[in-house]
Amino acid sequence: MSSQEKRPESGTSDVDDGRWQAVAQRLRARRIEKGLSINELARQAGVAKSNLARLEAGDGNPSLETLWALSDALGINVRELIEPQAAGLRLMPAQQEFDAQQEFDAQQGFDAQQGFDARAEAARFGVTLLSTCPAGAMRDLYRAAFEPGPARLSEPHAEGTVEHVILLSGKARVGPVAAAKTLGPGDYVTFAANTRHVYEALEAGTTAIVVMEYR
Amino acid sequence: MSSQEKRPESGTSDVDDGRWQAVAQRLRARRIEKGLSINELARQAGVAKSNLARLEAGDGNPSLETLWALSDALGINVRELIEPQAAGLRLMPAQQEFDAQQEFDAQQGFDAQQGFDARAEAARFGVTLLSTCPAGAMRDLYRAAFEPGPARLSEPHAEGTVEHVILLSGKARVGPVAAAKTLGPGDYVTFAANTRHVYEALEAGTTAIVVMEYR
DNA sequence: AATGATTGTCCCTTATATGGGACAATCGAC
DNA sequence: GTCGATTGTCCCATATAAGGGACAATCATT
Repeated sequence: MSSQEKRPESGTSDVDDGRWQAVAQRLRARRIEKGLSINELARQAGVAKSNLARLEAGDGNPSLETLWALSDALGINVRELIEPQAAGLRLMPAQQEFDAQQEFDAQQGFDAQQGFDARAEAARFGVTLLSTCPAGAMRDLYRAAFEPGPARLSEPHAEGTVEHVILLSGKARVGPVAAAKTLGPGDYVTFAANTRHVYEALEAGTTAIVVMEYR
Repeated sequence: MSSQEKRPESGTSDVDDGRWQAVAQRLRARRIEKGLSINELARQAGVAKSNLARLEAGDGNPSLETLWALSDALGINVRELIEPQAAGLRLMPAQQEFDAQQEFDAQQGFDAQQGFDARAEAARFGVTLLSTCPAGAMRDLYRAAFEPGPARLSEPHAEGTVEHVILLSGKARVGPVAAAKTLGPGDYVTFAANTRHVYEALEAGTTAIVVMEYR
């Protein structure tokens, strides 16, 4: 940092701090989820309580070492702290027409580039990061083939279950009943499966890859 | 950090530093990939070159702010710097041997029947379980698009890294250099990524879903 | 070669993140 | 109610990460 604007710090929680503020929030959230007090987490992580308190207050700029110590103690992955994770419904079209995508990203607190920026340098070889695996999550891979007919309704799964769908061929409506998306070949959607959701083939020979994620 | 062992620092690069050392290496690797000099990257990131040099030397403990600045300047995600998975993500790698699949399955703890047909109730709705997630594993989802040309070779990833590839369109040779497989749309391969592997498009418009699994 | 620009490393100084309490507030147990 | 333990916040001293050059080495260019 040059010298003008450097600290994500206290008082004037300004500009780019949004990022850090979010981290601070997640940090506190995770600690509370685990049912730990500041003192306790600090002790387990081998970090000064004062330090932890300050960080959670959104005032600070932790060292990588501190981040590691904390995330280790929390039993989570560092990236869960410093980067927003997938939640809710997310649709990524096969082609780069991510119109509604951005809007959705914003509302979900996604970093707009998160899903896209991973493409490799070689022009010939484009890679897009669809979704990172939350720490502690299990992800099973399925291939599904379904045909047109009555939509297939799924009852809500356990909290924490997330489904990812990449359509291989055909066309289908997939997603929460209230907000299903229409997919074409190559399209990707992901949604929390804790509400009733639907799988409906709109064409014969519809196939898809489904990643079932649960904790 | 309590008081005994705190700094990933200089001299006695001890214990847990493996983690940090790896970060330092990745940091340098990425910078060089981008064709940037220390001075230049430092300038773009708004970080003191001395600081950057020190960090790359493996001596230091960067603040989150510094990490953000650097990763932003590099056009990558922080996660790519601080976590091994990044290594996988980076070049979109992974290919692997398929023939040795069964052997591999065994050694990976896969159940041979795992690929069995777990078709859903409705006849219309066939579901095949491709792979269950090993306990403690992380799985990230990528979509890759690549075009014909020189094959893309990936260096071996960390032990425990496994790649799963489902071809969406086109045709490609994917797998360990010695035993790459030719895939058509819908085909699925998985292989341990701890050996050199290749990704080679055999048709224009080849796309695939890649699941990067690491521990 | 000699010059000029760039490279990466190392030094010193300053800003600041961390550690170690002190503190008031809260909560239970008795 | 009082007392003890625990909560989260705040303050200060110190360790140290980051900034700002100086330096020799390397690489071009003439």
